[in-house]
Amino acid sequence: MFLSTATNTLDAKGRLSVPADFRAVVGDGNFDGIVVWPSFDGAYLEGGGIALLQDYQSLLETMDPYDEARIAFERAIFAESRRLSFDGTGRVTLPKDLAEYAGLNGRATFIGLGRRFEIWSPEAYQSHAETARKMARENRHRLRLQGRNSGQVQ
Amino acid sequence: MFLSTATNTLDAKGRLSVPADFRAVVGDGNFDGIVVWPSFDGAYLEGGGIALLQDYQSLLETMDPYDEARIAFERAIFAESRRLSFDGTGRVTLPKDLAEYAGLNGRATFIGLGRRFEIWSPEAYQSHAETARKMARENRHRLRLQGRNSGQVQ
DNA sequence: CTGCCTATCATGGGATATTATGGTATTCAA
DNA sequence: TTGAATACCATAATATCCCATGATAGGCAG
Repeated sequence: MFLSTATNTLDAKGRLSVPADFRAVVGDGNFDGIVVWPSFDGAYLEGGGIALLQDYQSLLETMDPYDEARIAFERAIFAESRRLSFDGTGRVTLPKDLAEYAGLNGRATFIGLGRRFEIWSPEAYQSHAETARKMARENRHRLRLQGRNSGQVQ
Repeated sequence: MFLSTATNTLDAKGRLSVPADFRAVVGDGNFDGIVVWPSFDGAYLEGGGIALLQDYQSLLETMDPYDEARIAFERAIFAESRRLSFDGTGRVTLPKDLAEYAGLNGRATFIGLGRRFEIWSPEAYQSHAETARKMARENRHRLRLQGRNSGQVQ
């Protein structure tokens, strides 16, 4: 499970250390690395272990093969995503176009979101986080845990 | 799993480098190369490892032998597909008729789509990808992973 | 509780291997 | 013999590996 936030440096060669606790999550025995793609929702990257993409794949396979949305998803996700393998010290080299897409400039912050994570430019994330907090505050009544002992927030 | 997008040059002899990470996927020990056929859905090529065609074959074998769709698929895929083997440096030579079919002119972009891939003329793909991206964004609510920790894209 | 030791982590630099691509030679068949 | 297809070689750019360093955190002993 990807948790917490960390910002690391993106060096001149495009190398970026993946936080150690993220690395512990992704091993599938076969491929030692992460998969990253540009979010189709904003100027940041999304990523996860290879298992995440396999989940998406099996999800897509339940859709009609000629469903236009399915084809669009295949193109938007598989075509855009890159397999980035760790070097000996747990770094990946982030392709230049992805770094540009997210506006990364020397630094990148990883945001753990459970099953997947996001990579933002620190500044962009800063302002984004503020509006997210605001929205969370405004919607806090919707955050009630289901089931027994609903220890809802506030 | 075929991932990401790469555009390589198609030289005067019809030689085309297959992206290295695509090559890593297709090995079946026996035949070292890819299988390519013209898509019956547009002016581009589809392809995959030999294993993909075997999957299609077993899928078709579950259909009625006289099912018109089965016959059509057999004609459209098996009859039209070519086995292209790698040379020493990982290129295939793309038959001229296939290059023409896809409107390839000096450059060709490989698009990884999980179990298979496509080969497009870069310009043609450009505009096509934009609409796919737009559609994916509009339908993103349908892409929700089931089960605990649903790491949906949003 | 405090200071030291050690393991792990993030990061930098240089050496090495791969990749994509162009060109040349060789084979094979017409 | 000639053309086309195939195999072979060369090279520049790039990605990968490998080692070294400083920082940090945790464990252990006094």
